[in-house]
Order: sequence, then C-alpha cells, then structure tokens
Amino acid sequence: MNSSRPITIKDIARRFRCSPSTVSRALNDHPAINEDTRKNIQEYAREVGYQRNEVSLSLLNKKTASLGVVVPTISNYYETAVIEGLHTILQPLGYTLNICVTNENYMLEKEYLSKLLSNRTEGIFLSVSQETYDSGYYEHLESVIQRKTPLIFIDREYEDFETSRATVDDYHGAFAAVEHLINIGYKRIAHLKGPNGLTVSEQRLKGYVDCLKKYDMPVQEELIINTNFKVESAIVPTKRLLEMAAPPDAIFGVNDQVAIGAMRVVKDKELKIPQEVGLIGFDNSPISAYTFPSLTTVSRPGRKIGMEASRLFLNQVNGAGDFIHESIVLPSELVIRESTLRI
Amino acid sequence: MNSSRPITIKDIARRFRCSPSTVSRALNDHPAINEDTRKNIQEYAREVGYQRNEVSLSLLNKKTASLGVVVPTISNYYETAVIEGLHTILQPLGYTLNICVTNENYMLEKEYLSKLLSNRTEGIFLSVSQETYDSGYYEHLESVIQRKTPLIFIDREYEDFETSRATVDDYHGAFAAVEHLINIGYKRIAHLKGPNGLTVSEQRLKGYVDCLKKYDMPVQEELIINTNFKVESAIVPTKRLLEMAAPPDAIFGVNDQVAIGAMRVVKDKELKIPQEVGLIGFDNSPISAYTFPSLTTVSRPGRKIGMEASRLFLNQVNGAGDFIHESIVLPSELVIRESTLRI
DNA sequence: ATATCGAATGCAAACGTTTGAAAAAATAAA
DNA sequence: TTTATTTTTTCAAACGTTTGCATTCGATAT
Repeated sequence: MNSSRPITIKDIARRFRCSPSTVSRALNDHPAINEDTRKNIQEYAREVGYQRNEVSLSLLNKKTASLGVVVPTISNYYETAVIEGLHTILQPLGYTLNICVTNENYMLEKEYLSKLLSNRTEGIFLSVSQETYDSGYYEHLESVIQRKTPLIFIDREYEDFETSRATVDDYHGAFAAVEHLINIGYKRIAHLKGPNGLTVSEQRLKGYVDCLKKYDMPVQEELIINTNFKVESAIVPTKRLLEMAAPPDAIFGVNDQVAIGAMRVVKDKELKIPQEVGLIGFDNSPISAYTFPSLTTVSRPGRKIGMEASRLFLNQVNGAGDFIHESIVLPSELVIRESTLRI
Repeated sequence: MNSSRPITIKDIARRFRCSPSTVSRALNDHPAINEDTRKNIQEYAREVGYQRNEVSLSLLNKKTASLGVVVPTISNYYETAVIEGLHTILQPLGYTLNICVTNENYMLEKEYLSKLLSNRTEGIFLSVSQETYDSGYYEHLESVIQRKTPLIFIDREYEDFETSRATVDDYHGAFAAVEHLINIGYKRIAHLKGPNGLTVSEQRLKGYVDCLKKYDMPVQEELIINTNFKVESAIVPTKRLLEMAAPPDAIFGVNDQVAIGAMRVVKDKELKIPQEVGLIGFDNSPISAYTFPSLTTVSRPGRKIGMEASRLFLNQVNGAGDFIHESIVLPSELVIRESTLRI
C-alpha cells in the first residue's frame, strides 16, 4: 500500500500510451521528439516527481561517477582539509565522494576497497592505514591495480607501487622546524614522534635527526618518544622528558595536538615558554594560532593536497593511452609564533 | 588493449561452456550445483579476480545498501564523532556511508539530496545547512519524504516535518553551564553565541537567557555577541567585551573553539582565569582538557547521537507497516575544569 | 521396456535506462 | 493519386545478475 515505488520511465510511457524510448528522449530533450509530446511528458514527469534511476544508468554506461576516499581517520584537521580539497575540484564535475574511514584497521581497509571495486567506483584516493603499513600486506591493492581503477595515494605512500601520489614534504618541514629551534639557540631538542611505520612519522623523525646531525648535535634515543598523534598521548612522554636529569629545552611535536599536550605539561611544571622550553608542532591547525602562547608550527597544505590529488586523478582518466603516473610533493612551511620566539 | 573490462559471470560461463545461471549459482553455493562444477568455477573466479557487479544487483533488488550522510561540515570534533557513531553501527550491517559536506550551502544540500535519491540511497541522515535554515525553503526535503526514503534529522532539526530525529539537549546543557557560573559567584556573564537561526545556537542562547532570568539576573543585549563557531571569530567579540566600561566576569562560549579563542584574548589582557574571568565552552572536544587552564565545558555525546540515529533508521527500515517516527534527545553534561574553578 | 524420480543445468524474464536502426505517420513534391 | 521526403515513434538489444520454472539426462523401480 505505502510501497511508493519510485516512478519509472515505463510508468510515464503507460500514462501517455507511448514507448519508454519516447519518454526517455523527451526527458533528455532529444530533437527528434515532437515539441508537444516533449512538453507534456516533461511536465507530467515534474508533477509526479520523476527522478531517473542512476543505478540503471551506471549499469548501462559502466560509469558511476563515484569516487572512493579511504582514510584512516577524519578526526584531524589535516584529513578534513584534504577531503575539502578533493571536494572542491570533484564535486563540480559531478563526482560523488564516498568517504571510508578505516580507523587504521587493515581488515576494514581491505573490505572497503573490495566494496568500492564491486560498486564500480571510478577512482580511489587512499591513505593507507597504519596496520597495513605495519603488516606489509598489499594484496588488497593488487586487485585495484589489476582492475586499472585509478589509484591515488595521499600522504601515506606505498613505495612498491606504480601509482600516482600526492604527499607533503614532511622531511623538509621537520628539518626546517628543528633548524629554527637551533637557530634560536635551543641546545637540547626532544622529539615526540608519531606511531612507528608511518611515512609521516618516519619522515619527520628523519628530518629531525638529519638536522641535528647537520649541526653536529647529538641524537639521543631518550629524547625521542612515541605518541599516537592525540593530545593525551603527549602527557606522559612530556612528563618523562621534563623529569630527566638533563631535560630538553625544546620539544618538537609530531603534530599540533601533541605539541599542545606537551604545552600543557610544561605549564604545569611552571616552566616558561619559550624562555625555558621551546615548543613546535606540525599542521598549522586553526587552534595553534590561538593557544597561549601561540604555537610555532609547520603548515601542511591539506586543501592543496586534495586539489592536486584530484588533478592527478583527472589526468589518469582523461589521459589518452597509458596512465601517466605522477608524484607530487608539496612543500610544508614553517610558521613562526610565540612558542619559540625567545630573544 | 588495456581496456581491462572487469570479468563478468558471462565470461566465466563462456569459459566453462555453461550458462550464466549455473555460474551464478555456483558462486553462491547453490545446493543444486554439482560439487565439481562448483569448485572449478569458484576456483577459476578467484583466479581471474572476479568481483560481482553490485550495480547490477542493486538494480535487480532495488537495494543499494548505501546511506547518505549530509552534514554542513566535517571540520569539527562533534560532527566527526557523529559520523563515527553512525559508522560503528551501520558498517557491520553492510551499509556504505556516503558522506556529503554542504558547507552550510543550500544549493549544495539540495543537489546532494537529489543525487542521493537518484542513486536510490536507502536512507538519509541530515543536519541541515545554515542557509537552509535561514531561507526556510524545504522543498528539497519534500521529495525525500514523498519517496518515503527514511530521513533522520541529526542535531539541527526541522520542526515542520514528521520525521525521526536525534538531537542533544542543548538547552539544558547551556542552562547548566550558566547555572554553574552563577553558583561559583560570577555576576556578569557574557555569551558568545553561534550563528543566528540554527537550533543549536538558539537553544544555547535560550538556556543562557532562561537561567539568568531564573536567578533574577539582567539579560543584557551588549553581553551577547555573535560568532561563527570558529576560533578566530571569538577574538574581536571578546576584545569588545573586555573593553567595556563594565566588562563581564565570565564568558560562555557557544563551543570550545570559541571559548578557546576567548581564552587567548583574556590572557593577552593579562586577566586571571578563573579568578578574574570565568570561561566555559561546549562540546568537550579533546583539546579542551589540555588547554591551560583546562576548559570547563558541556559534553555532547556525538558518538552516541550517531549510534542512536542509526537505531532510528533501522527501526524505520525493519519496522513493519507504517514508519514510527521517534525523537531522541540525549542529555549533555557539564564537565567542570579549571577555567571556572575559583574558590 | 516404460514410467518415475533426482540431480544438474538451461531458459527467459526482470530491474530501468539509453540508442541505433527500422517502421510508421505525416507532409511535401510530382 | 503516387512517390519522395521529413518527422516522429517504436523495436530490440544492451548493461550484469538472480531465480522460478522448464528441460535434459541418467539411474532406479516397476
């Protein structure tokens, strides 16, 4: 009774005692259709709220106009900025973004990819989960490659694959951050690093290490402590750092969240920022400009990454012949604020 | 040449010189299929990476197992928490979430809804955009209702519609926040409110106003200033407040972001928190616990809202006969921290 | 040998739409 | 009126899969 089956082209055809093809053509303003017929049909269609079934069209044309965006999380500023960038470019072109959150979980990532393929998604933007990284499995990606579905890596890349990728230059960002600390005169710089195995974590760590080396400063294991990107994960590590016999005089957090967590601990210890302890983050999240003191950080162009990734995808789709795989690396930029500005 | 058309059931049938139906049944473990045939077909299918075309199935079964989530933004903690909640319940049931970000834009919202309907989405979770609110247009929702596609309002509700909704009790949350300030002894309480027209903003404002009235405190227009939920939008208003002849001794921010922006300004003026100025936010975002001083706030159960909304959806889908429309209001809870704790 | 049964497979329709080609209808020219 | 031409409409196939109902084939019972 209340079935309320959506109106189809056939329903309309029955109503006008004509064939479905006529209705289809009328609705699509095909020139071969009589003016009156067209008007009547279009009016009636509007009246009864006809909306064409895109599923059937997808089947017919093998085009779905939908894209998969597979990311570990959407709880950070950076990730949402990337999505916004993708959206900015792709939405106007008629693409629908199917956002899949893996929670850093390998199985979920695998499931999502498989589902996206089954749904005949036309392209996939992927930032692999931490578990995937750790495990080193990548079979679930094979089927994407095999199907020649355009696959764009975002941010976390997979060295082994021949695909396009858009990443931020984490290495030089971290390098610049540490160099800045050294220039200011900080002597003992700690690093609250990200989870092991992630490119992001490792690149920033590498930037930190290499910069210290460049300036002939010792790289000390005990000054490098793991976090998981979240505010609270910075608390215990920072306490440990500050309670050392020889505590650091500056802390480089793997992201703003971690740096802000550290900031809290430093203040609890009643140490002056930036005089006694310098602090620096990564991401340039909106809040970093408004902490007290404001946080020196490295900006990551998330929106731009999203837009560049879109471009990479479009290149593959429109590119005649073989795909051209490109790697784009956008620079990150040091944003100096109060948390490091001692004179 | 590199067309790489996905393998279909027909391809497999041709390979085995049998009919597509046999292949279909074999792949689905139909009992009427010969054991050997089944094995051979399944093995071959795995080998060539067959993946069934869900689009065709959707067409056949009129089921897409995809749900639309239409939200104004995903840049806030709360929204992402809601999505996480939806995800938690619905992903295991095989649903795909199609997340659409409207950027508070009416036209985009309309387009998304239309597209979701065209794609035969089985349900829509909607938090209407600000523009929709302001304009008061709701025709784009009519077609959703007409199609009897389950529509669940999240958070921002539309009084005029007969639909299910899951919202947070903003009113009492705000009331409790202000009451807390009054209990502590703050005498002149300002409110940095959210954009006009949004239920969220208005409910919190109402809670603020009603609480003041209850305690016979004057409601002063000049102590109520607009913001747009973002950190930076709190800066100028807070300055204006603090430079008044009779400045407030407490500020209630419409969310944590705004409160944190205000916190920054208060500190710049070298006023003591909470002694000279009390501060309170809304959302209990992760960072609010780690500002210095930590921020008193009202927690909104975003994850729970998402889970409850899922439940409402499932009720509609599984419910025999007519839909049962439910309204769920979850309580918000005061979280007392340092920014209001003066003795 | 014939009827009966069971197992395994095939046929055909269905989902909603588009589209080239053919057919029908209307109009113009001879 | 007949033929040629143009306009308008219909037919049928296609996209990939499932499924109720035949159909086939071999085996068993009569």
